[in-house]
Amino acid sequence: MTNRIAAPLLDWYDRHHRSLPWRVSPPDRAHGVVNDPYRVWLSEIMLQQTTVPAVMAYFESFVRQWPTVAALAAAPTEEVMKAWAGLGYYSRARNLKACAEAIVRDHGGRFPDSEAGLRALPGIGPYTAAAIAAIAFDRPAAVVDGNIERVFTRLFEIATPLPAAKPDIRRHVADATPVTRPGDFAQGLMDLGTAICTPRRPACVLCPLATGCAARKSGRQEEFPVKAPKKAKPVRRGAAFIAVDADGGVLLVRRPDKGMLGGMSGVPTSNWTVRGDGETGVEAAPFPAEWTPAGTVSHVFTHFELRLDVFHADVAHRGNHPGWWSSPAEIGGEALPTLMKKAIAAALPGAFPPDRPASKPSKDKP
DNA sequence: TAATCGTGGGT
DNA sequence: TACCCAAGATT
Repeated sequence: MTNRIAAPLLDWYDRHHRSLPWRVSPPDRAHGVVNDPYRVWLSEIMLQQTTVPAVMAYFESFVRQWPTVAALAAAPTEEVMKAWAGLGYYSRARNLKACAEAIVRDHGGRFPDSEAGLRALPGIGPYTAAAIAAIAFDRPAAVVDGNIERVFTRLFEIATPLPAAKPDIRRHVADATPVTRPGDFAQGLMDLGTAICTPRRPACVLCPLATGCAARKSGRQEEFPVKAPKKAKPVRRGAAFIAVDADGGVLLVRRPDKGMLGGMSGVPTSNWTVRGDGETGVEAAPFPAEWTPAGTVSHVFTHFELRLDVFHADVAHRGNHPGWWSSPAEIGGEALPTLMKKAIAAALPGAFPPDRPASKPSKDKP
């Protein structure tokens, strides 16, 4: 029997679920449509700390290029990094490729159907293992993401700050998870967290769980979840070097797998240090040239803010440097993180033409 | 446990 | 503007 959380939640989900490219909606499943573990896995990796609108185009692009896990496993890593460029948290892309290879190599091309089996794969942690087990394999796993943490800390007025409250939250979620439709239960909670039980100004009057919600009862719903205080972001500085050859090609290098923007492409840069005491300048250039200042690019990462001084130089002859020269026709398809595109655009406006859908509404003021 | 690891959108 | 936030994993 389903409890007093799952029953109203599933009823709400049947009526208000979102339609998403990686999701088999309740009516479709009633007609026998089955979840593809590959699509569930791919979407879950992309959705880690990333919004649904940001994921949409990337998901479509990936499944078009690589329709199966075997196809992804066989793909050149460089192509995967190019396809991931701009989505952020690039270790996800490296682990995605490693996971696909492991599934082909160690699991006969089939995803493990248990939480423990999934958890052992690269890039799959507690949340993702539970989500895939529940959504793709109908296992009653306790799925706990940021949405569900918010919903449950409110339902039970869990006042312990995150992340210390996680074990307590997980117990409550495990208790509430139904044996039937565990995947819809998890997805329903996430839809609820997105549409109703929002971080600010939750729409409690529309919530199917309102009558059983402790925080709603006391009017303190916006006080949950309690979170540990955040640390201040230090400012780091560095220099970036845009070398342009006679054909307009830009010198790019591949960044090491470890560290910021690992495994991605970029222009040569200095180290990014907390203090730019006049040392992080032209002396870090990849080779001697007439390096001309081309402005400063500011970029905010998760735990620091970066100010990159951009230098530009036109070179008559390609020297023997590490890296490669990317032509104007090629550079749009390179595995360049947003920061690197900003730096290049500072020296070469127009290097990345914005594709402008004619129907896109303008945010410009009249 | 705490730090590391991107980006874009909302308020 | 300056935060806050998003279907977290790894070390």
